[in-house]
Amino acid sequence: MPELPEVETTRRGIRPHIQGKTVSAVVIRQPSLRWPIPRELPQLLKHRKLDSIGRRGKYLILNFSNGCLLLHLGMSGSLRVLPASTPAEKHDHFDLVFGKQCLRLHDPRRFGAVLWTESPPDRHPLLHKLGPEPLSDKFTGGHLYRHSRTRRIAVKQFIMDGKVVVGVGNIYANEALFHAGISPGRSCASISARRYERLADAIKQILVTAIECGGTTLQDFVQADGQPGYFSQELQVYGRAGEACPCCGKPIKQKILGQRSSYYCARCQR
DNA sequence: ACAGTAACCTGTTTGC
DNA sequence: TGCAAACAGGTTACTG
Repeated sequence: MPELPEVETTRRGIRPHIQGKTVSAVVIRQPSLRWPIPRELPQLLKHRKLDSIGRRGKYLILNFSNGCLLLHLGMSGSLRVLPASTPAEKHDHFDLVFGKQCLRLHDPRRFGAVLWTESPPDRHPLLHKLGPEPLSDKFTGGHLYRHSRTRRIAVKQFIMDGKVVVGVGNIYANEALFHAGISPGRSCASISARRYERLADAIKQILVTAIECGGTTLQDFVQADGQPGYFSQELQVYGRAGEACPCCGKPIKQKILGQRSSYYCARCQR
């Protein structure tokens, strides 16, 4: 479910309700996610104040005085702020309770993660090798161009590689390539610096717009208040195999690249 | 260092 | 209608 816009939407949705609040309890119902939820979290977090909530790529970083809680939503995770008395439903694996409210993690496929680190989060092994934030000044067409010269993979797989740039998942990779007029299967090393400028701009614009729309809701993504995201309506090619290209009318094609569905217009994208 | 694949898990959709 | 296969927003670990 969640790519960078959905994670950022979640961060903005939960922050006003829980930042500055003190943890009164931690509930672990199902510890077996992508990695086990640390059993000692309740002792570590009880009576600790949540100082701030950051984000790195698709990780949410909850900062406490004694360490950081790292949350990843995987493929199907969502976070909501609810009255602490709300009965837990199936797949509600983890709660951070703040008095009468709680932050609840729901994740049917359990590819998400709840991790604890006492070092600066950027030094955590999972965050350490990540590429630049796509909405930062460090992410440019030049960055994509330089890092692609020695690689032999398709450009779509290249921009979905977290070591190249974080936060671009399957939906937004397809959309950005359509906007930039680049065919997803083209070798990343064969693309000019000028076209990478256009691609970097497209990625930034797509992500910013998606965040403004509250993310993309395909099946069940909800914002922290339970509202769906509206970017689904803006999708030009993702999930639209066989439909007319919004630009030229030719049917949108679908093919698999690196085990993921890719959607593109063979006329508009070269 | 890089590329390709399997793996983690459940729910929904598709096809026979 | 029923059942099995295919597929789904992510990412790591392993193999060659």
